[in-house]
Amino acid sequence: MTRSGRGGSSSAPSSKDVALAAGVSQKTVSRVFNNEQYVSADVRRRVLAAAEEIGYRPNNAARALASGRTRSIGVVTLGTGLYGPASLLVGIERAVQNAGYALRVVSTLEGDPAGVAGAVESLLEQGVDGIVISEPIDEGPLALQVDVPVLVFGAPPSLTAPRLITAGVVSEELARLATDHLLDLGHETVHHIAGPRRWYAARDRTEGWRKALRERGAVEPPVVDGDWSAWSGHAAGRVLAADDVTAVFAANDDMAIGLIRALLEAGRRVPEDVSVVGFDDTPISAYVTPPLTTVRQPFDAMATAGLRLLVHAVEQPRAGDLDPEEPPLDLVVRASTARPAVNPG
Amino acid sequence: MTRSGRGGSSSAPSSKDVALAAGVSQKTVSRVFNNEQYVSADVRRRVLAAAEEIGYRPNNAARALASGRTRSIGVVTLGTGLYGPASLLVGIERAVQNAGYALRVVSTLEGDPAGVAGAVESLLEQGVDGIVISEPIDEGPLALQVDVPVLVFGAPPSLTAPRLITAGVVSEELARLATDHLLDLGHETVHHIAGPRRWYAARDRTEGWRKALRERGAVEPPVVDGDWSAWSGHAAGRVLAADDVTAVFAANDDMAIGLIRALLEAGRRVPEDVSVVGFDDTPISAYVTPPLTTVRQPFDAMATAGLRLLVHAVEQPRAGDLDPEEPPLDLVVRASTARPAVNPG
DNA sequence: GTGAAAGCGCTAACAA
DNA sequence: TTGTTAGCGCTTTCAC
Repeated sequence: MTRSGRGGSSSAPSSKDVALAAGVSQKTVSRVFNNEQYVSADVRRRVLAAAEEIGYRPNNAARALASGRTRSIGVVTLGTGLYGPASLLVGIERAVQNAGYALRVVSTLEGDPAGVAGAVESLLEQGVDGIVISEPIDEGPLALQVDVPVLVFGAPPSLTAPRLITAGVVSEELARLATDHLLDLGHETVHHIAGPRRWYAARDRTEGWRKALRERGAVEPPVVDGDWSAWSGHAAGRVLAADDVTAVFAANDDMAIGLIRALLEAGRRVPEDVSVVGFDDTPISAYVTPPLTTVRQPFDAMATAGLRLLVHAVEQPRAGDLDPEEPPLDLVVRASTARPAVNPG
Repeated sequence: MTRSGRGGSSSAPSSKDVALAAGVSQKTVSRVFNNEQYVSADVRRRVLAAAEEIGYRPNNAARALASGRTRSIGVVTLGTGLYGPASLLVGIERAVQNAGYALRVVSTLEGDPAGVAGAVESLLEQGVDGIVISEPIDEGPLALQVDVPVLVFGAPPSLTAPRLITAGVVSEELARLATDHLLDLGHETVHHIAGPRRWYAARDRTEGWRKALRERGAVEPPVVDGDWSAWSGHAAGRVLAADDVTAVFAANDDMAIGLIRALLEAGRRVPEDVSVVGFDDTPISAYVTPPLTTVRQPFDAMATAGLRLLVHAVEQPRAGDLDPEEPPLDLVVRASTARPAVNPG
């Protein structure tokens, strides 16, 4: 018995087996499974029937090796359940599948500087056609030497790559919206609880807040630092409650919720004494007490728009870039904001 | 110029190129990159240097094709940002990477019955070594014909596969803990807001609640249905507020938060008039008003334990199954539960 | 310790 | 419309 023979039941059926069963050449089987043209309806039917019969499943590794393409997209993501990153990842998953690609995920750990570079390296070994960097943190400049297109969200200042594509809202705009809302209500100024500065989304939000303040000539109070957690919002709230703040913009909803709790504990009412705006519009924001005014990031739209660009770059490498779409910006006004109490005096 | 020649800068360097540069055979390069033994330290060093020099990266597709293994794990997940599924996915990501495997993700859409089967099929085409089904919904029996090991969490009743591995907490236990806590406080009975019945975790929780009630001989009030959202908890709360309930166990924290809001709106105080227990211990649960008593699912421990089992099954197919570990169960008592008000009469 | 040869299952290029 | 041939970059087997 020769080694090449094959046939028994030991290993998975190959296109050769299908060819044999259908009485056609192996190449024809390949044609059918790639939906190429120039296959007669009859042959196609026979091949499909034979494949079904013997339980054939195309082997993607072989396909990738022969064609040099994998029809897969790799995503680098921060391994966290935080609402923002997690929601964006869900959107990316869907968008990738809708585009007909498989998804490979590598997650990084916060605080690992080599993380993103290493993750990209590992995706490259796996052989992806394109890379999505959904990594909200930048620790120093990172120059990627990659020959596949790379998509990033927001505006990471320190990332460079030969074929870099950018998509998504700059948080800055949303932060301005939030701040302007408070200013419009009549507050003299707005305090700010920021996210960690390593996160560029956090920096963008702070920047948006700052610009909104400056445009109105409002005084710019010192930034209070948070770490996205409700706990840190609560800590920030204890500090702010001692002050005579009337309006606070928190860089995410969780911190806003922690903040509100701290204000309550300090005897300050929301929104009567202090107005609070969050950021994200998490699913429970409408149901906390008081229901939270917040801004919404269009994660799904960002993912869809971004992937459209990326897939275009993958499939038409020489064509110019597509026009980026502007996702919609949304301020959701609920009960945590109100006009300031009339100043005595 | 022959076609085979290769060398220029057109395509990525292969192990052959490394071999050439290092003055060894291609097979030796392979040995070095697979950490095989019988390679002299000197040769190893030379190969590594040459690889570094020319920027060599092993090609996984070729590896997979030749070896039949991909060192990758596929996960089927529900495409949702819900805290439970999303947290479990994060845990799986980390556990898969720690085990030295790559991760391929296919997400399903809620309400798509062919979803899981199709997702598994697609993972099989991609050639994964093992599959994790982190899919909380079961729509009818599903018999998987798969020759790789399959890991599921919880106890999905309707899934069968030749090499099925189960891991993780049965929500039931946690639900009993929550219900018992309320009963222990002196409440005569406990109402229940359930998750969608398609989710087996929801059914498990309802079952745990029911058993706890029965064991104490408490009357079993009708279940109120929810859909995990704070909105549905709020709707349920409007119904329950009209009743004379004193204790409610909600199948997740979001619904508990919606419930509390509805109770507040109806003029019922929490916990003075009504005690509420949630499920999940989401990051904000400690900071809502009142801070929520809830039970915590050990997602990371579940993922780690499950993956240990799965990887074992992948790598030692003939060895017996490992003993499953029992993850710790946690009830977090905060301020949303208290003894019932003394009954007038 | 190291190398040569074959072949994994598919696609690409060309021929018929 | 279909088939033939080569070869993708690696691992496997066996020889040295």
